[in-house]
Amino acid sequence: MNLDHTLIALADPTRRAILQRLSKGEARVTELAAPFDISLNSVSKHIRILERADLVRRRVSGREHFLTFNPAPMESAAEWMERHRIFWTERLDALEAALRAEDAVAAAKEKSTQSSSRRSKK
Amino acid sequence: MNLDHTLIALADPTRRAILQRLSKGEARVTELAAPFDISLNSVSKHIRILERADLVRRRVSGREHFLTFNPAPMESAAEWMERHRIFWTERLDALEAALRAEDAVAAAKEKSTQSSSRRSKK
DNA sequence: GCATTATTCACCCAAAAGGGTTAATAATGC
DNA sequence: GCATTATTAACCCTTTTGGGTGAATAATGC
Repeated sequence: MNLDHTLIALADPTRRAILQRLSKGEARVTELAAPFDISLNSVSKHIRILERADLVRRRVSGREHFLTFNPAPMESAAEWMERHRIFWTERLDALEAALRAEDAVAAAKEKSTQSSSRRSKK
Repeated sequence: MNLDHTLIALADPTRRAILQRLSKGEARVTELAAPFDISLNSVSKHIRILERADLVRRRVSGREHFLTFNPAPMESAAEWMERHRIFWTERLDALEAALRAEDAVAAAKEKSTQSSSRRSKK
């Protein structure tokens, strides 16, 4: 799985609409292009980007190319995103807590020494 | 929240590395650029794309610009992705089940009439 | 004031994305 | 065979992205 390819493929409304259509079942290129006001060629290019991300698979039968939706890369991407969101947020929270602890120490010192060294919010 | 902006911002290894760095605490542009072998200007542009997605916030203090990581858009994007993955996969599963049910009916008919109309796998 | 430092702004450039049109190919129906 | 249809391939064009350089701005330290 290539995260770059998956996210790039999903970061376009036309391509998301194509995936939505494919979630209702396989379709040919012509059928996918019908609801959009863009050329078949353009749709074909979008499909190639979706194929590069393995979000769409192609089954050729005679002159017809049937496209199907493959949810696996979305699962990987969603998992990556949630995992990193949690990890990064926790690191931020830990940092925040550490700073608050420092402040508490500083406040205690200030109380005992009457100095004014506490960090200001500015 | 703009899903396009969030996904585009996250679909680049340099920008993900910048976010990873920021999850360890706020940093200035120069500090963010240091580990990368690209110009300050280039880093500044990546930061703008991250800001457009609201994944990064800027706090200006004198001549220094401090950047901080904002996890909220990642949460929205992860939620969108997981929700749609589940919805789309369920639709595919329902379709699959419907086709299987059709097959079962066809098989039953075949058994009673000895015709050969069952869908073939090809 | 004046030099230094941090950052952006204004350009230039190459590659990719997203759109188009027009051929070429490949399978179907006769 | 021959016309039709589905799809891709081969181009062109414009915009965006991701990189660069060099000048301009803005704050700091003296």
